[in-house]
Amino acid sequence: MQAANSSSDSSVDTAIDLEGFLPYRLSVLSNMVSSAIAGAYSERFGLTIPEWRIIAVLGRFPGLSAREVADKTAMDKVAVSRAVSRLRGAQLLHHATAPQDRRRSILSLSEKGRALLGQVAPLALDYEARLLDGFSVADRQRLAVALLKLQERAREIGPLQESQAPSSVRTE
Amino acid sequence: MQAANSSSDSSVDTAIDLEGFLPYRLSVLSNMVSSAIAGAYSERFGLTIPEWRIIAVLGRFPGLSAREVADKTAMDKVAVSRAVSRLRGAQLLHHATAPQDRRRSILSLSEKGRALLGQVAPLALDYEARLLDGFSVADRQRLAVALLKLQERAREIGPLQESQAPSSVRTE
DNA sequence: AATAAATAGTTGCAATTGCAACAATTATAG
DNA sequence: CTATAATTGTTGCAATTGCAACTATTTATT
Repeated sequence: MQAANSSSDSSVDTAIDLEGFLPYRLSVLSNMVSSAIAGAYSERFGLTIPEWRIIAVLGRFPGLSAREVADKTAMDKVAVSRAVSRLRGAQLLHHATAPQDRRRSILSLSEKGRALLGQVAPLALDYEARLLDGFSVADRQRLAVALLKLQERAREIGPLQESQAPSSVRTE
Repeated sequence: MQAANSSSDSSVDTAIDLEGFLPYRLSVLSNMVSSAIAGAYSERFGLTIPEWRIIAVLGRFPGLSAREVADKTAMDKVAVSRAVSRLRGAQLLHHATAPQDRRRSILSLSEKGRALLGQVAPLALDYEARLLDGFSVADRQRLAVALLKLQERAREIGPLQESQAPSSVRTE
């Protein structure tokens, strides 16, 4: 059919086994886990995952600023801002302005927020435990190490270096 | 990191170590990897991740219907429908109606689509290789097994309803 | 001190996504 | 055969998100 087929013979020399492709595996698994958890949280407590994350991190590190929360939770600062605003509206956390730097906020759980955390945390930990059911202690350790290592590698590699794009694409 | 100054909190013995919480680790890692890849694809080829996935799976399994693509890629059928529409617009894939069941579509890469796959696939595989750099063969094997096992567990646990589901949960 | 640069957080707007309703077609029941 | 149910794919609408511009405050430069 095709004349002068420059690089490849038929269709499948470049085929990717999507099922075995690590980024794909991670994405599928993460989406399954996240949506399972998100469903339970929203159904039972009216919480989104960003909201839940903020509650969790403030339960452990009270007094963080929005920026620090964003750093610790790996969330966008806009997402933090909006989730904090909702949580304040629901009176789940307190918000103050740092006296020595009035740009910064000081966030901490309210009594109500701590009570909610007390309900949500066991659920979360139970889900994790069920996920890991069947994993030995050594397996869990290896998994944790591997995930951290991958994260470190991903951080190093970063935005996937841009060479000069061959501009073979539609601009726009 | 630094030691938590947890001594003063009165009622939070339920604090979660977000950093060690598996669903959180998975989400952070998956987001890092996905956005790195998405950035490169969109920059170089004008592809979104859903579009790239469809191309990848059709490269390997030509002739699938939209439904089958959705199943294989773990994407929502709406996302598939829209991505297919864009890809058709860019003439990257062919679309036909199945003769024996005119509801079904028959999707396959166009010549242009195969050429694009030929460019994208090495990039994707290279990124994966760099991610896994430093992992022994045995480590990779263990990681793959662990991720599949987790996915299987997540599928079994499902939408996280009550902890113990009464014997018959199926609503079919 | 005055101006410029940097940082924290918010808001507007556009693009993406998810859910549900829908039309078209095929399968099943009576 | 007809009516009903189920399945495939698309579309409309609302909610979410991401990016950039913006305000307010602090730090750095001259």
